[in-house]
Amino acid sequence: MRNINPKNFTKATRGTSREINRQIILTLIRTHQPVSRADLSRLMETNRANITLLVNELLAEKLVREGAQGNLRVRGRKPTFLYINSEKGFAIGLDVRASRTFMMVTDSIGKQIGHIVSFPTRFDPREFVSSLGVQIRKALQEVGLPSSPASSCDGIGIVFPGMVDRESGIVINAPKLGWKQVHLIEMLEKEFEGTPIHLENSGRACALSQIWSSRRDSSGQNDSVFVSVSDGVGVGVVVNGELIRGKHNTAGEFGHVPLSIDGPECSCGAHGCWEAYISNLATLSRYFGRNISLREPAPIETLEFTIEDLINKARGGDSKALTALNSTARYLGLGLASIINALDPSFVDIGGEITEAWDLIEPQVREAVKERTLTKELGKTTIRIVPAVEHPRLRGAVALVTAPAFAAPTVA
Amino acid sequence: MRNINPKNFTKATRGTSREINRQIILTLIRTHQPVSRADLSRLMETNRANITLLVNELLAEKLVREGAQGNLRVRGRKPTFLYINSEKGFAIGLDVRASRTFMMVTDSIGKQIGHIVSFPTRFDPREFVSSLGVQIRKALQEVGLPSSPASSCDGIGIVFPGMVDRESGIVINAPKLGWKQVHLIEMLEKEFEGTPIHLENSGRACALSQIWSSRRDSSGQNDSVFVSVSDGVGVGVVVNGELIRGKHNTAGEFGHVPLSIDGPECSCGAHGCWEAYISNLATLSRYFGRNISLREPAPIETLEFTIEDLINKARGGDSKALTALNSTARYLGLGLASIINALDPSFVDIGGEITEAWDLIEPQVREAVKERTLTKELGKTTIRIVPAVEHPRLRGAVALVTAPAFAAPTVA
DNA sequence: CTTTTTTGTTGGAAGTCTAAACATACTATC
DNA sequence: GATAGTATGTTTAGACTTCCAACAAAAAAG
Repeated sequence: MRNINPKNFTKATRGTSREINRQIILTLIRTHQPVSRADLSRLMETNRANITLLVNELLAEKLVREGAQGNLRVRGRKPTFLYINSEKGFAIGLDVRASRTFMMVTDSIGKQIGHIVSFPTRFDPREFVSSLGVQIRKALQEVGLPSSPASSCDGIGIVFPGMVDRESGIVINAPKLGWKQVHLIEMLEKEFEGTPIHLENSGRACALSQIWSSRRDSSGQNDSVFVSVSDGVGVGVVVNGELIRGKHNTAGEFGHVPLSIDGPECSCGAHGCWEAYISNLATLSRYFGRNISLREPAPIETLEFTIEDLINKARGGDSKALTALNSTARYLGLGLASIINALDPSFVDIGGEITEAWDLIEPQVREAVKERTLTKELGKTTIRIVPAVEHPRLRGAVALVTAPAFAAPTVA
Repeated sequence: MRNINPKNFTKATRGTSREINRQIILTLIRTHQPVSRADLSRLMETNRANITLLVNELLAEKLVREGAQGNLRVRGRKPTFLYINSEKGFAIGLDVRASRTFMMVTDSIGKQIGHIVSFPTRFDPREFVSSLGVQIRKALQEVGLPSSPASSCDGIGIVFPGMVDRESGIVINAPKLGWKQVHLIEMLEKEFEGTPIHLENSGRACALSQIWSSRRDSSGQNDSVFVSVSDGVGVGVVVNGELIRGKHNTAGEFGHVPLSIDGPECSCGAHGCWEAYISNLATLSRYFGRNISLREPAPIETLEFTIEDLINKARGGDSKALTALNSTARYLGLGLASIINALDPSFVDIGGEITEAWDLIEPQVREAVKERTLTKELGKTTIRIVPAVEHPRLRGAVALVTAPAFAAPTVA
């Protein structure tokens, strides 16, 4: 039951119906390909005639291509399979992290081309931009694409570790890189003239990657939350199949909802944020038996000893490591319970290095979730792990570029 | 950028455009009446011809009526004003509270008819239902409406103090009334045969009242939060002009997000929930210098001494009362900051008895919000008071009945 | 009274979806 | 191998929309 905003609505025109059905067909081809016109008519419960017309338009625009004929073991004419014409363009995804930057090249529906490469992250904005230029051109050459990205590149999507405003393209604050109010998109647009640049933070980007993933299993439900546990805690909230971004493009900062307002100091300056309990640094600090304070610069041992090392120690039988992980697990679950109580999502996805230890921590997480959720049903909310090998941040970066072509038209 | 759910979408048919424009016109008449066809064509940036056709349909359905002619001080033919035909039917809103139940009768766009009446709330479900029958018939008689509500009543909307599942019509848990798993709608449908009954909790209902309020000022922005502070704390979240309800129809329980996981015990059984810090009972307990524990039955003094009394004491110079209020104010602000960080809404509305003391507590609330929000912009998020005289709960109850006629059609 | 301006209506053009008939291509079977 | 049967994809006519321009109606200004 959505209210129509009387100050900002979209009226229906002659072409509105066509536009809607066109996007539905694109979506169905994307999620069901290979698929025939007849299949589409059944999925949409409409007649084949209309499908033919719309598909012909998509073929003419080269958004869709016809492939081999299907070979069904039934009588009748063989269907001609349709595919998204993903060779039409390509997209570049970048995952900027404090230590290294990861990069992926994909076709126009986000399917990976070549290997994921990484290179050191430059802390100076100017150097950062020029090194990106070098690396992108190198990667394109390797996969045999035109090295001038302006040509057929649909866009560059960048996931940035910190607070960003995607509309203005400004990095508001990225403590790990020491950036404040850097107009990143402006600089990048000069470097890659004509190529659209998109910016997003990690939690929201991860949520995007799940919305737009082509795996069928995840595309059935419309309300979900992605929690990315890493150096910081990023959260992306999906409502009605749409990522919520908020008035200032900063929605999703559940990482700074407190567990205890008098708790340990957080990098944001406040006390007792969820992030201060479950970020990788918090877990490490717990292991080293020091006071957890994310405000101070990271002590030397946490630079050499990573969360992965800690997980390995725990697996090796180090009880101190296991205790540190278990504490994190409990706090993770308590925070998840808050999110579940607040939003009642269909499922929660969790990403980040901590997922490598999921087999060790799952019971504690679930117990804590059950403990603080208000109803039994809420306590049973599906919690899924998104392992690092799926590269949710990179896929989210790519989705910033590839998704708009498939998005529902705004109407009413 | 909304994803189309490939398992659950709505294709566009021949009539889709018409349906969309029809709802837009209804919305515009509702928010701008009196309004002429020519006005509508300008607001929608379309030609008058189309408006005429659609309006004629609405006139034939008696959803809209023509009124007096406008008398503009300009040349040209005078416009015929259009109005929502609000005399077509009527709606009944009920606000059930632990002590008394409040009732309002409205026309079909939610404009109040007659006075708001109240009567004692029966704790036994059967008595509750039959007393509702008596009271509703009495109220209808008084305002001169047909006393058999099945006739032209569009529906009955009920706001219930507790956890409800509006889809199944079950009161899951209402500690204040001692109800658990009561199938309220089933019982009421027997009493009021043929009349649609709607159930909702208080926080979400208040949010509805703001979405569907006909006041123009609030209808400009699409993302907001309503926080209702009373015996409990209810929250309704609006995203894209739509109340989010969640998978199990329980979304919005920010009241049980903790401020400190080791804090005072809450009525939900957990510790340190926001509700345990800011509910009326929490404020009263603080005043009486007792440990705040909402788990135990309310002590005698809080039954005789209400939050309104406390506010009056504070106004009268009682420093203990003022201190109690100030503590509540600070915790209120800290919790609001969490919501603002998490959702970045355009504005936050606050309702409940505590709003009577807004002039006393506003500075502390705003300071606490600024203290824990992540950016300056978030700290400046508009916070508005919805005074008790606006009866947000009752208006929300009514909106459950009246809003669907104006809602945007679901498409794609 | 005539001109100007605004409102509301009408008829047809253009663009949708829809339903039915039709052509095409393949399998199964005699 | 011919024929019947079946599924796919296309064409054509119909119904329903928005869109555009012209037109009638009504009121104020000159």
